[in-house]
Amino acid sequence: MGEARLEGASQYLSDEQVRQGIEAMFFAYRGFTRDPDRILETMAYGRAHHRAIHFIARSPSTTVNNLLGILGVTKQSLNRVLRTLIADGLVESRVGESDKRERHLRLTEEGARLERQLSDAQRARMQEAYRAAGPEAVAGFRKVLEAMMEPDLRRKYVAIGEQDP
Amino acid sequence: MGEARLEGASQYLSDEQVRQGIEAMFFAYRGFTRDPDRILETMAYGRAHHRAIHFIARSPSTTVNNLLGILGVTKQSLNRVLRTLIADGLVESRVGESDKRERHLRLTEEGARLERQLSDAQRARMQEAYRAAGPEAVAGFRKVLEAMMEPDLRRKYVAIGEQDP
DNA sequence: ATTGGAATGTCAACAAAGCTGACGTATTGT
DNA sequence: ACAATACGTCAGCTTTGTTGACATTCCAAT
Repeated sequence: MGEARLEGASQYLSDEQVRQGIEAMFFAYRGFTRDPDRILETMAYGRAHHRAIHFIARSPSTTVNNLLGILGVTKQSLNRVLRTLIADGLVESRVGESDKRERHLRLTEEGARLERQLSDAQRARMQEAYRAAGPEAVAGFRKVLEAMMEPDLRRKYVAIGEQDP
Repeated sequence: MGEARLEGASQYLSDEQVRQGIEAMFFAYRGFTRDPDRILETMAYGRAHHRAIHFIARSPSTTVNNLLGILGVTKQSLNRVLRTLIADGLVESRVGESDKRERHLRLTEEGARLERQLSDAQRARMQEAYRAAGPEAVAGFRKVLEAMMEPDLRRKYVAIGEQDP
């Protein structure tokens, strides 16, 4: 002990605690992506395809530009993914009605089938972790994660959660 | 048991709740890596270097094989990273004493300096999130993350946390 | 009506970081 | 003596990210 710069830090802010949190994030993220990754690697898809599929499912009729803001990649990178998904008939791209420059994206039936398969796998692990940790832990989990986001992404996160229910 | 998932599914296990948890993980992980990423991109290093540096700092004198198990990558992939770190004088590799096949890794002073810079940045965000969410939330956060890990990684995670204090 | 800028798409080239497979060397354990 | 282990390395491939340049289409403002 005796770390001068941590003087005001109560116990839960100790260096060691924070370090363990960092490592927990690292290890947990691996578990988090593992099940969908395993499904995807049997096809010609990767995690980038999963992310696109997830957020198209979540916000049907979203535009490419909106998706770019959520995923935080370049349009070239997203376009490569979308191109294969469209070519394979999993995603449909429609020209916007009010603004015809925009492309509105939605899953086809086949795309929705894959989305369900992926999210079922990911949800199962999430639910098991939630069950094991208990409801209060889950509330805390969400609270810390939300505080960890960049402000602009936090806004998007909240907006997505509020839209369709 | 008789409590099928419909029965046992109290509010916090609802589909929507779980989906929001998935998205929270995705957005939060971006925040989690952002600060170190920004530091690293000014040098010729990436996230893979950061991970190696982190766990070498955390478990000084760890072997290559041990590091492989923690990071979950191939030795070729890790070797590429270690080679540059050793060449740049950030990491030191010593032949093992009892078993001379092993290489024991530790940070040089310069490596430790970079490690501190990176972890200070990452810790600052973590601490801020912890402070904003409160101690009970932090406990729940850790609990859920731990439950989300693969069992073998959870064992390693626990072992790392127990070693040096 | 023309023009400037925004949204989208595409081509090309490149980098980081993962992977497999094969091979070599030193060391250790049986 | 021989098999297994730990490590390093070469070669080649994949995914997913990056810039930069350029065309198209369309909206909106002059």
